[in-house]
Amino acid sequence: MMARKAKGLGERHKKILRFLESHQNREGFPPTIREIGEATDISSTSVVNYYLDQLEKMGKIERQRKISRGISLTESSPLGDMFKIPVAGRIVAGEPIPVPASDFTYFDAESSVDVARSLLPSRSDSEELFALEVDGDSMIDAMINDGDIVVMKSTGGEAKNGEMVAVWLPERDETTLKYFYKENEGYRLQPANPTMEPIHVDKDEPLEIKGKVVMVIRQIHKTVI
Amino acid sequence: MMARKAKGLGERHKKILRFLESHQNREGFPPTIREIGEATDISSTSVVNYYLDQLEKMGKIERQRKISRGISLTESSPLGDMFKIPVAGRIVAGEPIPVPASDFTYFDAESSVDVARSLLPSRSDSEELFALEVDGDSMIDAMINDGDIVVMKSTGGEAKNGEMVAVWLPERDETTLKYFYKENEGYRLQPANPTMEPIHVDKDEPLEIKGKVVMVIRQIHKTVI
DNA sequence: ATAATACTCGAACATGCGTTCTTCGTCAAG
DNA sequence: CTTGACGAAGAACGCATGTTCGAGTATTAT
Repeated sequence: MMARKAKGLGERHKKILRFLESHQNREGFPPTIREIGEATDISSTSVVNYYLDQLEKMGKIERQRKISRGISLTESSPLGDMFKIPVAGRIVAGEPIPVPASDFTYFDAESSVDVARSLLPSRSDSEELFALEVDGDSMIDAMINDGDIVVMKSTGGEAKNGEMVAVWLPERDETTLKYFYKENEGYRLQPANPTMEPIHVDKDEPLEIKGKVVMVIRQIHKTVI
Repeated sequence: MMARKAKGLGERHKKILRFLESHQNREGFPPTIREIGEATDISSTSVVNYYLDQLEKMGKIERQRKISRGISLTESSPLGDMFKIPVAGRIVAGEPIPVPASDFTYFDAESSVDVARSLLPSRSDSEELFALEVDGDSMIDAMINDGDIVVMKSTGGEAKNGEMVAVWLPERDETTLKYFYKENEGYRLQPANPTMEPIHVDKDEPLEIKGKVVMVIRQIHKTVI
């Protein structure tokens, strides 16, 4: 007989993991079994305990028995005040932007970057954050280099004036990072570098806003020039 | 009558803070009052409680009363695998570079940035790291913007070829961030932006290398253009 | 159908852990 | 000397929280 759900993580497992993470971020310490139950609509502490045991066997969490709140996330652990932000892919001038399938915060073996919560906008939720590695020099007008890591927050296709956004222009086959302004006849996409000219996009031209840029990280190694 | 110890943090306060941090790092959750007492050679829970109350009043920690292990470090906490890097000041094109007086304990009220250890060079020691906030557009040739945060590692005035360094040129009253190359007749300081020309510095001209740039962080807010 | 397994519940139990109270010693000011 | 603030201890108290158990309901295999 096979397990009914051969899959590793059921809905409740995920829900619990999500809650563990958010509670740790919000409060600075892990929740109790009862708090987990309340947050995940499980009415019995023994059921929560049941799932925690499974998660521990799967290696997702570590438990210190007999200890209050003795639960800690392992690998995918945004310990303390850190976000582990998945790097969804590379961003290239001539190609569409890779965006992570929503709600894949967990168990993706892909690479990620750790960013302190204190550096991100206060209301950030790890669900909506992802990162892209810049490929090529084409973003140089946004003061962004080859190899830089751009941290983005998905906004559901919306953007407010003055925000730096990642835009995909299907008709031009162009990806770009610009400050966004809505104007009478369409949109103005303004480069960060003041000496460069803005792009004007007509009202009718399709324009996909893939996210709002919240941070750029550049790690500097040696270079050969 | 003055308080016997007008200073904010006594030895026990520091010891407790240190333990809070290490326990969080080691176990993934905060310790109990009794555990704190044991680790800091305080034999009574009420005494620990006494100090925790003080630390809370000082804003060093947050407590959730009545909650087991409801203690979390606030700002001054390199929680998890994070470095808390002091921001030594601002870096301006026409002024010398502020370098932190060596030996900070981390309980000083100055501003700092949190950076994940995973993003920094592996052999980094928190002692030799500091950060500067860029003032003005003068570093634009290094792809560095006004407001960016530059994380530096002090190298004792040395630099290897190909490293990006912060340099102070006393004779020109100039601070700049460039890739460093030693050449026959002196030094070549190469801008990160390939379209810009390098600076050549003669062997005899004084040149102070204040540190090696290991990372640049740009937080993006809205901008008015 | 029967048995076996996975999942769920609620409640009792035991203890972990924060709180509070009393007591005591030290030091500086009046 | 007395007073009062500060630092320290230890014990008792009681709620918070992990554990365990008995029982019930699906779902699947035999």
